[in-house]
Order: sequence, then C-alpha cells, then structure tokens
Amino acid sequence: MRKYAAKGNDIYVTCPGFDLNLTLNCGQAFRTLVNAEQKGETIILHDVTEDEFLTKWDIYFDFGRDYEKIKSEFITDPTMKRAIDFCGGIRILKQDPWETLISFIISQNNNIPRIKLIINRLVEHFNRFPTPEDLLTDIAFAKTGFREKYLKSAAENVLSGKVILTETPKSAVNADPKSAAENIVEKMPTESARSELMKISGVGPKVAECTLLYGFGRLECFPRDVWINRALAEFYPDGFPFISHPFAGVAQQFLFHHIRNRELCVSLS
DNA sequence: TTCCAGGCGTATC
DNA sequence: GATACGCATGGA
Repeated sequence: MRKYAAKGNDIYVTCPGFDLNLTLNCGQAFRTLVNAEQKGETIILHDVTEDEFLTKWDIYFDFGRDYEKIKSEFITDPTMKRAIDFCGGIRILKQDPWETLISFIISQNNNIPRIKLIINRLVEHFNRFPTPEDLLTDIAFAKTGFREKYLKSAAENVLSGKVILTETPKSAVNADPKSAAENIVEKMPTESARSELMKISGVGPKVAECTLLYGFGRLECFPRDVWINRALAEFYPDGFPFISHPFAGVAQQFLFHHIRNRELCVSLS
C-alpha cells in the first residue's frame, strides 16, 4: 500500500518494501519510461502531475497492491524465502500491452542487453515506441534478425483487427462487429487470451505468457524461460508448489532474478 | 572457434 | 505429442 504527496513538479510516494532499481532492472522492462529515484522508502517521480500519477504511474508500478501479503504466502517455502530475501523489492509493472508484446517477441533466443539495444534503436529511429504502422516499414536498421517477420506478423494482426489487444475507438472500427466484444484480449479469460495472442506468428507459450503477465496484469501467469526451467529443475524437481497461485507470476519474477543474478555472481568469481 | 541468449516454426517420427 | 534443428546477431 502506498501514500503519496505532490511537491512542486514531483510526486513523492512511500511504499514499504518496494525497490525501484530492482523493479526496473529485473528483466521485465527493457526501457525506462519515467524520471524516478528512490530515497529510503520514498520514490520520487519527477515532472509528474497528480492527475498523471493517479491515472498512469500508480497503475504502472502497481502501487495499490499489497505485496507484503503476497510475499508472506510464498515465504513459507525455503527457496522462495531466499529469493525474497535477495530481491523481494520487485513489483510487477503493468506495462503497455503492445509494447510488451513486441518487446518479448524481440526477446526470444536473445539476451537482455541486446534486447534493450534493439528496442533503443527502434525508439531512437521512430522517436517513440514503434507503432504497428512503424513496424511495417523497413526496419532492417534495427537488426532484429529472424524476429523481423514475427514483428511484422504482430503489426499486421493488430492493424487488421484480427487480434485486438485493448478496447480503443480504433479497434471498434476495425473489428468484426459480430463478435467485437469477445475478441478483445484485454477482456478475455486468461486461457483464451493466451491462445488469441498465439495466433501471431512468432508468439508461442513463453511470449504469450510474458505479455499477459507484464502487459495485461495477469499476475497468475508463469512464464517459463531457460532460467526458470533451471530454477525449477534444481529446486523443485517434484513441481512448483505455487504454480496455480493467483500471484504465481510474482513468485516467478523473484525466482528469475535470483537465479539469474546468482549465476552472474558465479561467473564473476 | 564455439557456445549461448527471458523461443518459435517446421519437419519428422 | 514429443523431439531435433535452423534461425540473425553479437558478446563471452
């Protein structure tokens, strides 16, 4: 839970247990959207109005959710306790669905520094995160490799209305009027939302799961990448006890950052 | 030089 | 349905 106050052009947020740096650099987001810093338990969002805070950043940082309660449920498990001791300040960001989808298409068979590099190239070139229209132009400069055809597939599906991520005036125009309401990923049950996203060539179970977790706030989603599979094989050979937990995705992020950072420490020694 | 990176589509059985 | 392989790029 958080409290906030507006001071000058900034918003001061106090949110116990939250770590801004961990949250922004644990592999769930590949670029920073807001000028923010943390001093103790206070997060300062620079050049943000109160209205912008309440309608945008409060949701983005998931400030309204009680992560201490979520963590208390996981911490009974010894492996989860170690992960939470290590990086329990992480929160799941509620990112833009389109940006999340594109970012995790780029992420496949790729490493985090290069994912960031590619996204930065696109943002620098288009002066914004690329729109579907942007991605249908020549994007060879971004050196996305074999993923380029997948990015264009995502752009085509969204532009044509075959896949509708969120309810917008534009989607209402493009959509098949017979079934528009049920065809919006944002409004679908998680199961159908997953298969809807996987209509896009280049979107498999992992990318769909990441898009739902980070882009649609479906915190029960549990993406399995190479690192999570390593963690599960090492610590949970008989299965992950929280796999059906409503906040399994939060547990996943603790495990992911913990084992990945541990491996980095080993490689440095 | 070879291996790996927040996987996926395709071919093959 | 499971398993093997290629895929662009670039750092270690």
